[in-house]
This record gives sequence, structure tokens and C-alpha cells, in this order.
Amino acid sequence: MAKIQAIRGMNDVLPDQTPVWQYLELTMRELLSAYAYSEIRFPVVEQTQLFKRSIGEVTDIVEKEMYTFEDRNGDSLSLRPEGTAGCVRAAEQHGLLYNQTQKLWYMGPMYRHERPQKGRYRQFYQMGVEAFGMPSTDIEAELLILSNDLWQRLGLGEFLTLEINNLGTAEDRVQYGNALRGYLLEHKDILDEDSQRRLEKNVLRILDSKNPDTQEILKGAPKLPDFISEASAKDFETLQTALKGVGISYIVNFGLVRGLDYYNGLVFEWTTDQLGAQAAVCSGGRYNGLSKQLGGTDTPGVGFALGMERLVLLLEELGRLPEEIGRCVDLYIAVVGSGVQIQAMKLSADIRRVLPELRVLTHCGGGKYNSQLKKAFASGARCALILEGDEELAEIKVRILDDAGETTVLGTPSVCDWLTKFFR
RNA sequence: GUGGCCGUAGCUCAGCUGGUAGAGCCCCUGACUGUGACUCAGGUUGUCGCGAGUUCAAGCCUCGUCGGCCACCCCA
Repeated sequence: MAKIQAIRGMNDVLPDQTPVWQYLELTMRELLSAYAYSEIRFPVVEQTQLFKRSIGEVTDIVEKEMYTFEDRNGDSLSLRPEGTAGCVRAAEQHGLLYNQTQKLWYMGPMYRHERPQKGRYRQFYQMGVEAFGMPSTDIEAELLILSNDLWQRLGLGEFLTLEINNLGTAEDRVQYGNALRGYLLEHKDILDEDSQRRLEKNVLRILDSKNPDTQEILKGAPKLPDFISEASAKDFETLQTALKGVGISYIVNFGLVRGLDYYNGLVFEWTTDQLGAQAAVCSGGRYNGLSKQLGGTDTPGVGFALGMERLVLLLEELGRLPEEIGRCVDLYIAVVGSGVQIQAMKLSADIRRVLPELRVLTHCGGGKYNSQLKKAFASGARCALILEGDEELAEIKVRILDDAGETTVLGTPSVCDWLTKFFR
């Protein structure tokens, strides 16, 4: 029988890695809490139509990367390829967008059928933040400050660069798209294949092209800033002033477009040069028309999502992890000989009652003195209690697990007192 | 989806021009030290990713397939 293995691009996170994830998740929860954002949870599966209407019918994500299937009723469902659509749907459906503002966040798996690569997987985890009901630049600034704060807390600040751009209003975008298309049509034969295909479907994406010839042509193309309405341009200025005011450095990149159709106004991207081709760690922008487009109220929205695997990779590769991160045991209880098993269980229970925070590992599975002590050291525990004997009640020895550790005999009643002092 | 490299014990890898599998680490047992050690003695582990083909014979050649890495692409 062939072994069954995990689906391609869907990873197991093993015990030696979960502490890193927990550290990242905890840091994020604390951050979001400190900014008074609320968590929202919504399903992994939605109607396919939701993603088609929000992300855009002709985007790569919808065209060739979604996990889409029919359920038993014949409805077309899809695994969520990103979080914003579901978040907007849920908020709208439950009246969260009616005459009020919301600051929300979510965390969870997303699914995209891409060819796996370092930092790119078919099931990957995102943490996303969405703010609704605020058309002003202050919330945009706050989101950038918040994300910047996260890099600081994780010790990754020096490895991340912020790029921003202004797409203008939806109307600005259409007008610019027309102008750009008109210009590029004159040079159609020189454009690379992808860009030719995008001419009709998604002109703005051509700005992202890495093809040198295409880039050369783009130098003479109409410029996005020339098509942006006055109010939108002014907002973009205001945001930049705010960023300067709080000391966040950034680069304005007029070619930054984003692959999802719902963006307008501000778009931004935090990138790193430490992860090879998967440079984008966090990105987002404003999407004012989205909730209306999904049939709901016309509520302004702005948000971002970050790739958690990419942050885990950064933390690991750059060694930006707290020292005690792998440690999950404080006290190791060695049980040598079958006579003291019950005594050991009672003792563990007593200790856990007196010191509820203490992480107590009671040895199971037998083994002689030597190997148990070895495991005690390997566990990362700070000290070990040793129960040894063939009788039901043994004296208890304590061994402090450092280089010069001594073994001391403790009387049974004093164990908890001793531990309380030792662990403070 | 396209291209390149790769896939041998739990881990890191070796395996000569094809001849029926090895090392180190880890783990376990015993001896010696009242003891995480050292040293010594011994022990467990693999359908060589999977399937087919060529051959008297394949881990080593051919094809397919699955998986990994990297780039393109895409994006978080």
C-alpha cells in the first residue's frame, strides 16, 4: 500500500516549529489589541461568485488559482484565496457597516493553486486587517503605523521596505486605463505576450511587467499621476506628510498596481530582499467601492494582509527569535523504578495545584536513571525532581539542570516550598 | 502553467565504468565511573519517492508519475 502523504503545497507545522508560529501569533494579537482592533472570523468556503465579483473575473487569482468545486446541491463554492472579500461579506451581512466604523482583523488559512516555492504555498496563512467607514487618510496612516509597529516588535524593521502609490478614484483609474491602452496599442507588436493579453483585460497590470522591452515602452507612456483627481492627489499628499511626521520612510512607486481589481486610492506593499522571489510580505490598500459592488452599502474600506509563512521564514533565517522560544518545560520529574509511579503522579498534581503556571513534565515510558536525566537536560527544564526506588514512598532528590548542578535531597513536604522559591 | 536542479535509514550524506546497500549523528542494551559525560562492547532502523521499460543483472541507464528546491509567473 502506498503511503498517503500531504497534498502538494500544504505543509505540516511540526513541534519544533509551532513555538515560532505561536510567538508570531501572540505578538500580533497583542499588537492588534493594543490598537483596539476586534477579531472577526468567517468561513474558509464561500460562494464562488463572491470572489469573482470582488477580486475580479480576469485576475490570475480567479482565472487559474482558485480551488472551485460544486457541492452536493450543485452550487459553485470556492476555498477563499484571500480574506478581504469574506470579511466584507460577513461585516455587511451582519449590519456591521451600517452607519458605523469598524476596525477588524482576522487570521487563518487561504488557498491558491499555484506552483509551490519557497514562501509560496497552496495553503498559506494570512493575518489581515480591515477598517470600514473611514474615507480619510488618518486610518490609512494608522494601518501603516500599525504594520510598522509589528516589524519593530518582531525585530524585522531593518529588513522591510515600504512602497506606496495612489491609484486615484475608480473613475480616474478608468480614464488612465483608456489612455494607457491607447498609447500601448501603438506599440503592441513590441509588447511581451502577457502584456498583449492584458491590454484589453487589465491594462494597469502591464505597469508591473518585468520585461525590459515593455519597460522601455512604458517610459514614454501616459503617467498615472496626471490622471488623478485633485482631491485624491491631495489625500495622498496628506498621507505622506503623516508618514514623515511619524518617521516612517517610504518609496513612492508609480508602477505599484496590485493584482486585485478592487483597489483604488492608496495601495502599498512592504517588501524584503531576504526571501528571494517572494518579496512581498504585507500589502494592501483602499477599496472604497467594494461593499457596494457586492450588493451592500457604499462603505469606504481600507486594509492589508500579511503572509505569515514569510514572516516565520524571516524570523528563522534572520535569527530574530526570543531565546526561550523553544522551551516548553520548566520542571522534569524523573521516575526511576516502578514503585514510585503513583507517588510521582500525586506529586505532579500537588505541584500543579500550588504552581499552576509551572510547566511540569512527568516522565513516562520507563528507562534507567541515566537516560531519564539525559532527557531532563534535553527538555530544557531548569530543574529535575528525581524519584527513585522500588517502594511506594521514596525520598525526593532535586537536580538543578545547569553545568554545576548539584543533587540535593528534599523532604517530601518541602518540595513545593522549594520549587516556589526556585521559580519565584 | 513553463523551465532548471534534486529525491538512498528518524537526520546529514557516501555509493567507483550497472553486479543483489553503507558512514556519521540519533536511539536502545550492557560494562566502567553514584552517575546529562568519556571510553569500550553490542543492537534496532531502509520494498534506494512510486510505477513501468532496457538488461543475465539497476540505487546507478530510459520513460512516466509524485514530491522538494530555485527561477519565470503570480502574490501574502
